Amino acid sequence: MNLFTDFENRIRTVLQGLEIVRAKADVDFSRLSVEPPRDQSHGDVATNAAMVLAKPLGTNPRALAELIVAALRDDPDVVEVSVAGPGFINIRLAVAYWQRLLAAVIAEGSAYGRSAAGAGRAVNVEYVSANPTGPMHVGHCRGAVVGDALANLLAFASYAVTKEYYINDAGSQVDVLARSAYLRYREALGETIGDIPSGLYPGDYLVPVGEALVREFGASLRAMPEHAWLPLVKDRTIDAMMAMIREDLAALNVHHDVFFSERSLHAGNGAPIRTAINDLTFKGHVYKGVLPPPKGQLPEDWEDREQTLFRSTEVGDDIDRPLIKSDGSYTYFAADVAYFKDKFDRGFDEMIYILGADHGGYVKRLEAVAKAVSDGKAKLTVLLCQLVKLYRDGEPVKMSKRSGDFVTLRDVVEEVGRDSVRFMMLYRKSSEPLDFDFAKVTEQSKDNPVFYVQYAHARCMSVFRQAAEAFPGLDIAGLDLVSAVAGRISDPNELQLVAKLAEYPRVIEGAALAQEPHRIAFYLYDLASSFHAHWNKGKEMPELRFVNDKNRELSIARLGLVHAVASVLKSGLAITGTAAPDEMR
RNA sequence: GCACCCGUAGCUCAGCUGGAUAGAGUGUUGGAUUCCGAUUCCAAAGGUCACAGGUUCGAAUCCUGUCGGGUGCGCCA
Repeated sequence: MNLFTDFENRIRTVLQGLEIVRAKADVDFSRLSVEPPRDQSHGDVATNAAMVLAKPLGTNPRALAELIVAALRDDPDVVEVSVAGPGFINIRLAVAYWQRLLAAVIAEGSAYGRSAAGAGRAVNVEYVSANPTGPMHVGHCRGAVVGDALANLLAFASYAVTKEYYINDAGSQVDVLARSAYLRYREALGETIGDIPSGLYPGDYLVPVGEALVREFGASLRAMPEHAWLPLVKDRTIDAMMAMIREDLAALNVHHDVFFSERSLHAGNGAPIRTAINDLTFKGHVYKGVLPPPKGQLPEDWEDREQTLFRSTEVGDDIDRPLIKSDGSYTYFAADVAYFKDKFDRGFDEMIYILGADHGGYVKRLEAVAKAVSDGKAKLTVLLCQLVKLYRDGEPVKMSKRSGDFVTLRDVVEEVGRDSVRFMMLYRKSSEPLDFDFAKVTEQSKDNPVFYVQYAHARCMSVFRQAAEAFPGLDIAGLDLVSAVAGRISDPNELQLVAKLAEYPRVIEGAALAQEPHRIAFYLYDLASSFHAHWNKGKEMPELRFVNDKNRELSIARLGLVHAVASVLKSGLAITGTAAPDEMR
C-alpha cells in the first residue's frame, strides 16, 4: 500500500468526475503529483493538481482547486482539506486511514515498499571490474558498495537485475602480472631473485602463486622460452587473483552473477571483436583515418598514424575513437564495443556502469557505443563515484602505490566491519567526494549513522523482549498484530511515526528511478531518528511507552507499530546490504 | 585549450528530477533531566543556495555566460 499513489488515484478520479475535465477530450495528468507537504502543519498529503491543470483546462488554479476540494470533502478518509499558497491542496487524513495503512505495512511484511516501476525490464549493473593484478584496495570499495546497493534497489523495484564484473584479463598488464608471478616461481624453486625489478608487481601476494606453480609444474617451466610458459603462468595467476578478489568481495557482502572475461572477446583470433567492428562498419560508423593531436600542449613524441576509427562524434562524442591500432591489434576500446554488443545481444534493455571519477572522460564514448551498437534502443547510464579520502582521527591516511603501502579493502573491512563500511559508503551522494574516518565509523554513538540506524532496529527487538517479560505467557510470535492495530494506534506521536513509514514506498521508487541508492541510507537515518524521538518521549510521558503492563491490548497494538518500524528498517538495511541486528550490547 | 563532476548554515552534508517560509547532524547560545539500552531532551540564533542573466504562475533544481575546486584528454588497460 502506497499512500501517495493511493491518493493520486483518488484525485484523478475526482478530476475525471469534474465537468470541466469531461468537456476536454484528453487531459494530460502526467505532471500531477501527490507528495508529503514540506511543513507538517499543512497537512498529511499535498497535491499540485490545480496548478498543473489550470492552464490546460482554461481556468485559474484557485478556482480549480475549489472544485477539487469540494469533491474531496466527500472522501471519508479525509478530515480536512484546504487550498493554500498559489493553489496547493492540502489534505489531512483520518486516524482510521493511518491505522489501515499501518495494518497494511505489517501484513505486507518484507514486500512492503516494493515498487513495480521496473516492470521486469532487464538491467545489467556492471561494477567493481577491478584489474586482476592484485588485491582490491579501498579505492574499489565505494563503487562495489554503490553498485551492489543499486542492484538490490532496482531488484526491489521490479527490474530483472544482473550483477556483472568485467575482468580486464587481456592486454599487456596481465602479461606483466604473469612475468611477476614467474619471478616468484623462480623464487619458490630456490633461486635468489633480489629486488623486484621496477615495472613488475612487487606485492608478496604473488608468492603463493609462485609456490603453486612449482607444485603443478615442478621445474619444467624453467626450461621453456617465455612464449611457452607465459600463457600457462598467466592463466594460473589470473585465476588466483580472481579467487582473491572474490574473497575480498565476499568480505564486503558483494556477490556478482556474472564474471565476464575480456579475454573471451579475443578468443578465436578476436572473432567477437571483429564481428562487433564489422557490425559498426556495416552501419557506417567506422573509417580509416588520422586523429588530430590533442589541443593544448602537444605530446613530445606525437606522430600522425593511420588507424581504424569509430566515428563516435556523430553519436555525441567529442572526438573519434581508435578501434584498431596502427600495428593492427585491437584497442581496449574495441573490446569494450564488443562487450557492449554482447550485453545488448543478451537482451538487456539498460546497462549501468559504475565507474570511478577518474574514468569521467570515458562516459561519452560509452554512450556513443550504446547509441551506435543498439541503434538507440538500449539505454546506457554511467554512475561516477567520487574519490574516498581516508582519515584516522582526523589525519589523512597517506597511501603510495609505489611502496606497496596502500590500504586494502580487506584491511578496512576487517578493521571497521562490513556493515559500517557499506553504510558509510552509501551515506553520501555518489557524485560527492567522501571522507571516511576510521575513528568515527567504529564509534558506537548517535554520531555514527550506522550505529544509529542499527541501534533503532535492536531497540525495536528489545521492546518485544520487554513485552515478553511484562506479560508472561504471551505468545509473541503468534500475535495477530494486523488486527491489533486497528482502533488503538491513535496518539499523534505514533501517527507521525506511521507517516514516516508511509513514505518508504515513495522513497524506494524515487531512488530507483534516479538510480541513487544513498537515498535509502538517508531515509533509514530519518526513520531511525523518528523512532528514537518517539522513544524518548516515553521518558517524560510514560503513557506513550510501548509496553504498558496495565493495558495488554494497547501494548499489543503498539507492538504492531514497533514491528512495522523494525520491518521497514530491516527492509531498507537489506537494500544497503547491512545487517539488522537484534541486539547490540 | 577542451570535456565531465562539484560549489547550499561556522563545519560535514540532504533537498524526493520545477513547488509553499530552503532542511538535518555537528558546533554556538539558553534552559530541562535519579534516566524503558546510546554522555539524554527541548528551544533559539545561524542563508544573497558561488556570481550574473534567461525560461514561467513558481528555480537551489532546467538553459547561457563568468569565477572557484576536482578529474580526464592519440595507438595504456
